[in-house]
Amino acid sequence: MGRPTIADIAERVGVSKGAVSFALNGRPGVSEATRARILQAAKEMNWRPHSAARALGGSRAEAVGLVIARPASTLGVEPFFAQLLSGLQARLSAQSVAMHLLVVEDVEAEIEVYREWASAHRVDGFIMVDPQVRDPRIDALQELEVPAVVLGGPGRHGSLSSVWADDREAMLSVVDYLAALGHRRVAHVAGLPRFRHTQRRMRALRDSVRRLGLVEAVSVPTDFSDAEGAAATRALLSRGRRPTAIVYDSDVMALAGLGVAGEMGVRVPDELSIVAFDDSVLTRVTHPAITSLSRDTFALGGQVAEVLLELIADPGRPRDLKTATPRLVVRESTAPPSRDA
Amino acid sequence: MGRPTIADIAERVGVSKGAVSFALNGRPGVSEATRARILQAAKEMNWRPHSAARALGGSRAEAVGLVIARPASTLGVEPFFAQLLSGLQARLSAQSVAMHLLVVEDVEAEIEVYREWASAHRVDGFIMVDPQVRDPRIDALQELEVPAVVLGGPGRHGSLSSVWADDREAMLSVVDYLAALGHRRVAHVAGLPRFRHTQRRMRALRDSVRRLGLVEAVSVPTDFSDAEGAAATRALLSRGRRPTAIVYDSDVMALAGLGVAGEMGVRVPDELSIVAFDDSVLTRVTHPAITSLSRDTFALGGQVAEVLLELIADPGRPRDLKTATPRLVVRESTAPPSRDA
DNA sequence: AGTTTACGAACCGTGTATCGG
DNA sequence: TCCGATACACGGTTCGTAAAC
Repeated sequence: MGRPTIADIAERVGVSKGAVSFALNGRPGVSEATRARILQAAKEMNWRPHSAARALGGSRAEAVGLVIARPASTLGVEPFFAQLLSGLQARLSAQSVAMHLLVVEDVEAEIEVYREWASAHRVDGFIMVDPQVRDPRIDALQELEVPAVVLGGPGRHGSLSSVWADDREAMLSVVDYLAALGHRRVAHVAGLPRFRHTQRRMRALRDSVRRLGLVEAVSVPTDFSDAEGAAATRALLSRGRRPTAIVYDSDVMALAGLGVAGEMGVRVPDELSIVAFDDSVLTRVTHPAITSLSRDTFALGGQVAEVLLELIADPGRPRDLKTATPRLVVRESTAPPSRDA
Repeated sequence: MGRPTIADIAERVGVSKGAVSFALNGRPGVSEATRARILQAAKEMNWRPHSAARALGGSRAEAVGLVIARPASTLGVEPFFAQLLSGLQARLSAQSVAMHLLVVEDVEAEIEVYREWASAHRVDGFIMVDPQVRDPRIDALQELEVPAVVLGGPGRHGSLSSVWADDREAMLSVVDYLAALGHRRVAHVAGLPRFRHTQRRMRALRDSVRRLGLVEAVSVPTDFSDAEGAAATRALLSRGRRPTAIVYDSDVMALAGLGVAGEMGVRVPDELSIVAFDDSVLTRVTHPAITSLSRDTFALGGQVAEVLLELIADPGRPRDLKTATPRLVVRESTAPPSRDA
């Protein structure tokens, strides 16, 4: 005989399937004596629930879905994702909730996966990352009426829940710091312009120009790769009048930029200050170590998981959790601009 | 009405459920005309298969399971895991096979999850990592008669399949290189002794002593954390007669060791050579850059996925795939020992 | 008479074997 | 011989109902 079913237990104990189901789920409807006999038999027979059968009946799948529309190869490079995954796992596994993970080509494929997993009740909810301008995933998830948490904000995610950090505030703190050091020509090697958080950072920089009396404040969009980060840096440093400080939208790009500065004989921080959004071990082990906006990504993952689990347990009003604004950790890559720059 | 089922399609087209099932699965038993009408209706009604219902019938779950018995917090720190996950995803998502991921406390909990997922047919197969000495998971997976690939070898995994690299050969290449440089006192900051690959590396070092005429070759076990890596380094460098070279079982520990050497005023590579097992961006950005055993972990993940998918499609004899032996990439952290050392 | 206890059957959505036209 | 209908399996939950206390 294969794996035992509740029918097998029912037969052995001499009761009906229904009684076994009630007993195993701790629900009223059976006497304590019968319940004990059923539980005993289930234990002896090594019975385990069949989640597919349960899902068919409409109960919890005990899993959440994370679908990512990025090249799989970048996942291993960006410390951010690994940290986020760890944090999610730490919280989810505490309740034995698994994670259904899939990497897809683009946002349309991502939506299709949402539809499939939701209609098959494969997961109880979704985590959506990298919210974009006019993101079609928002509407899709709302239509599906499935619990979902968007990582990013504020706002613009309809009735979905969200967990977010204040990117604008973070960028302002960087620019304020650089201006206070005396920098007037600040460049920004940004990420993908279709991402909302990229837009927010670009706007924050632009908005600072007048307030801080900056002479120049240009944002160069990239695809987040170290290659484009290096290329953008090379272009910026080849200009007639160089920026005296560059802000990078990721630690990986900042690292690439630091390498380019070295190649071109531009001394950091004497001739060029470098700041990275997103902190990780990468920024700490370089020479000079890179001044970074630091946040606890592991904790962020935990918060996202927490909100999603709450939402699944009680799908009332949507949640909106603002997490701590990344704070600037000053290391060795920033200094006042040199006199002749 | 909620999501459409094959019964709804059957009603609309005016055929039986069975006919719809055959048509949607491209199986003989319906005329081409009927099939076309059914497919058309399914498309119009936006029908999607219900994986739970299928799983109940015993067909594919279109997912594989990865259960990891490590603290969740280490996943984000070890570049190895992120790279491996990326590689797995790259291969799996090409066939729209999802991954069921869960982090657990210990190996016993891991086995329990295997039992649950297998009996509920939640996944079609498993990937098992970190094989240990007398690993109870091997027996458990064999009993379950479910496709499974062990990452690590050679041998000792019964009827399960495996994908592995030659750890012994790799360690020998490191020791040979150090000996050729003139080192005679070599230390090894190892990982968890219960891991088979740790054991293999320790043995390989021990076996080299006579052959290469080493004066000293000690392995210090750790838990793979940067803290214990640092502590082990501190202990080794505090001895009367220091080792002139240290081999670390991970890049994270090598980094920690490099930091300790700096603190203690031990110059690398003049007074101490450092080599890391496992290469990543970490080893390239330090000063000095760390000589490492490099392998393509992303590709490794792809190979593991490939073998598992094959095994699921055709569960015949177990596979055993030896991957390329990690090759030594010499950077700036190794040099001949100084005269007075 | 009211409450506790348990039975039997229907149901969830899909796949497949049997059988009839 | 082909096409399609009917019926049941898969494992667990739920509901109406009836019997026992």
